[in-house]
Amino acid sequence: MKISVGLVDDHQLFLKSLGLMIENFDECKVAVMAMNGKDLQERISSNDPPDIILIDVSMPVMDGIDTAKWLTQNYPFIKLVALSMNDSDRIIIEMIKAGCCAYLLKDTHPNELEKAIHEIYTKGYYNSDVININYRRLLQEQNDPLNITENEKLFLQLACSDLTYKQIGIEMHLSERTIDGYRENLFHKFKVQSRVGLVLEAIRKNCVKLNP
Amino acid sequence: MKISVGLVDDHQLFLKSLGLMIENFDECKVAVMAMNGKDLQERISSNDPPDIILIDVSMPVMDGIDTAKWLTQNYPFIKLVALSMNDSDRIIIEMIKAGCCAYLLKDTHPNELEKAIHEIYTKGYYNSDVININYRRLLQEQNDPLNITENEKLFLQLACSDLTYKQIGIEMHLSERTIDGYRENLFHKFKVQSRVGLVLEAIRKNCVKLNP
DNA sequence: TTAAAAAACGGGAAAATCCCCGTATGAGGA
DNA sequence: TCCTCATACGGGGATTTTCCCGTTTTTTAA
Repeated sequence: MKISVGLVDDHQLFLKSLGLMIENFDECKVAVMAMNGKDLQERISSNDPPDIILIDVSMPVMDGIDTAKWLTQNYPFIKLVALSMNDSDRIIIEMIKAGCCAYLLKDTHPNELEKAIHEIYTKGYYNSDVININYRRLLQEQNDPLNITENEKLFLQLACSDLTYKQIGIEMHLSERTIDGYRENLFHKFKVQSRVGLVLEAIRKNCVKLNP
Repeated sequence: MKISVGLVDDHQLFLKSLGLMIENFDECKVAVMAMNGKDLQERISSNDPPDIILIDVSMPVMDGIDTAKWLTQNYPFIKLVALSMNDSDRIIIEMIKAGCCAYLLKDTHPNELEKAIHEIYTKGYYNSDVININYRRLLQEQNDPLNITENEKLFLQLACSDLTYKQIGIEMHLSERTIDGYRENLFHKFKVQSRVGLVLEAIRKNCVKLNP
């Protein structure tokens, strides 16, 4: 009996060719391929779910974290593997928290992928060496969470623009003083001392989305 | 005689599996695979170069643009295809300028890739519909270059920080007034009206590098 | 229910930003 | 040679940001 593998990735070329590669692994067969979490929900069959699902982190419609969470909820026996290009960011931790038992980079060697799938299937876990480097920093960030309010988050998004604080206040239907409070709180949380510093830090930490 | 294809991509999983897929295309064979431009320079054989090379845009060591330029210089008969995930940015134009005759997204369908390779081999070009949408804007940006001074560039980099203009002036050994002039010029060039707007636009246009 | 915590709000002031006004200097072209 | 243009610089003032000092209202917890 082969290991049944599922794939979720928004890049068709990668999805299809990775599927082809995994089909070529002796022990594996591809059970389901999906473009994103939403797509997976429709394609996954409840009476014959795959053993392992590889999930890309960054996807439109329904991203890796939400997909992993949904799978842990609805298919707790499926082993989840996060697949990503950027080893940076505490997104790794988010994915682990969402139920992934491994985190692989897209530039790992095919052999390592095969080994990882095998180990996860037999032992239930796999640790890639590459990741461990940043582990301490990641856990540290995790222990010291930013803890940003919903309103602060909205303010942060609006602060990443040409708008003045007064305009942001009007936009959020709040007094300029309240906005002032948000600013001050975020300055402390991000350890910065100017709006520019705040914006830069928010971008680095992926707290805001830049519209092109 | 099969079409000989070369691949350049820093993500091993993608590189290897895409290679596998292209080998499966009836008309194609994979002649060379490389992790980046530097790697390609060493692997490419001058007596039997491939017909077509697919180049990923974002790579470490030697990126897609430099790789394409080098290939157009040294192997002008090889057809180049840019391969990328983000259709945004005028990087597309840069790649075309560097000698690419097509620009494909990583989420195109395998069939379209096969079709593209075939058309490029027979006709010498291929136009994906997806790209044409932004063409006008891209060309317009190209016609209206930003034309940023060396000093303005340095100022821009320093403006992306917690530093005040006064501190930036000291850092650059220039008067605060002069800095003021740089600011004003860049505000016009970037069509913004605040330092935050300037910083955001500079990040969008890849004029500055964010240190993590 | 009541005390404590937090969120929202306000006045005021120093600092920084933004945007005018101008002058001086040096390089390059008519 | 003189003129233009780009660059560096300065004064000054309106606006915004930043950071104090508070009070009132709402939420939370005991």
